Amino acid sequence: MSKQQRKIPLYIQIKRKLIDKIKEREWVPGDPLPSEGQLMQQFNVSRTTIRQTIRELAHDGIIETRRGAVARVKETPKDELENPGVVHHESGGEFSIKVLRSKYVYDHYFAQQQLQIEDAKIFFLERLRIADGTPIGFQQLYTPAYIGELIENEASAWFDIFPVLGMNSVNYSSIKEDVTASLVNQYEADLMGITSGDPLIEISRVTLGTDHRPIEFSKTKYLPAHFNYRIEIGY
Amino acid sequence: MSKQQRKIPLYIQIKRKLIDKIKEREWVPGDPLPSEGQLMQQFNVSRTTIRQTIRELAHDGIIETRRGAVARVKETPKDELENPGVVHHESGGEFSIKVLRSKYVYDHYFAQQQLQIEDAKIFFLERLRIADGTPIGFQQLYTPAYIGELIENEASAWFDIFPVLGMNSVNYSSIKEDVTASLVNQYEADLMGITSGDPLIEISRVTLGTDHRPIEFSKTKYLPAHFNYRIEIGY
DNA sequence: GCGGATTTGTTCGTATGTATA
DNA sequence: GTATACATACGAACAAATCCG
Repeated sequence: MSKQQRKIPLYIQIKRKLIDKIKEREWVPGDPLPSEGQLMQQFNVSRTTIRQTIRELAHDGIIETRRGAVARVKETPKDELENPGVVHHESGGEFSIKVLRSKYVYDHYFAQQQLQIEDAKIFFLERLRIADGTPIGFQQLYTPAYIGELIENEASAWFDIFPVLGMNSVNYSSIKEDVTASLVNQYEADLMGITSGDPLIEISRVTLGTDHRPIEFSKTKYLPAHFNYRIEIGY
Repeated sequence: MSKQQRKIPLYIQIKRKLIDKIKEREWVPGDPLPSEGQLMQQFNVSRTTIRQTIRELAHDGIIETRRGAVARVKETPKDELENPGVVHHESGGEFSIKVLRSKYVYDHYFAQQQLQIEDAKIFFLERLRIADGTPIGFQQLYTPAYIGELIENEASAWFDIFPVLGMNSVNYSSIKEDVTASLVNQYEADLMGITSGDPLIEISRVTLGTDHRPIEFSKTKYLPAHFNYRIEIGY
């Protein structure tokens, strides 16, 4: 429209408009998008621009494309399929979450470094993972503030962050996890109701978004008896 | 070039050629790529095609692009690009191996079960993994006898079994690893010269050959301070 | 099941804006 | 400040897969 708005590329503007329609559930998974020709007319742009929009949406895993057929909104993938290769397994029947702390911080140097952002507001979440009433894990999680706003309200409702991110159209391109073992300290032992000195599995994770910038950093400590980490390479 | 290859889109062919140069370390992280104009001439294609190649490489996180500057190979540790998946890392300078036990057994029920062979001779190997003179890990390894014959003579010479298998043309189709934590027992503590009660990372591994039958089962316990387990999904 | 119309995938050429060197 | 190089955007053509009567 105006000269100010022209800073944002057309293909990004159109991409956002299409994502909005999916977010607002005007288009639900499985629905066909308009054809490229229709989109060209609708937004009054060239095929090149529409194709770049479509390519990005497909690359981000938001839509699925096939030659000769109109693009469709992607069916939300199952949790298991999102992590091919690695399977976490927590044992127990009834799982729940207790939120210990949830706040925005400005001065956490280590988290800022992990998230590669400086002097910015960071959302911090500390939770207890509970199975059948017994604590089995202790989690500290950091995200940039804009992600925190998406997840903080229901921080006790979700067990795993990735489905929540997916529902908010925040996709990731890679996950890195470091696994090590440590002894439980007094603070953690009291929280989990165990004896100081027991061993824990400690998992540090950094998740990168589709722009390859960090969107989440977390450290989780599990009781080995209730947790198993399985890696499969090949098939 | 040839007629056969023409099925593959140009931008994919060029992408592969560029990735090859990075894999072969002709271009190392930080190196600039040729400009788009140079690539156009070199491959005799249009700007559109080169741009699609560049866009994909950037989106995949293999190169970094900035407006006005030539693209550069992204700073990424080499292991990760070549073998996305799992990286073990043992810290230390000078590594060595001490063989504790090396023998053929007939009556090890658990190993027979893991290797899915019955009433057959199994090769058993127990080794200490040493870094700078200090034990950092304790490994028990089982293979079918025919594999044992290939590896037993030099059991103190190799640190990792897979290169040895590869040199003997024994290939694998998959690896499964379970990671957990445990407390060191008295036997292990004495072997590694540590205090009973320290935590260990425990990795159980089953390797399947190209015929999908097990060729190796092992259990290794590491001192967390000297070991790190890294899993990467995506790239 | 066949065949034409539609739609996406690839590639060319060209032009302009904007950030870097 | 100028030349270079990348980012965006237009138009056009053909190939390949799909869709529909």
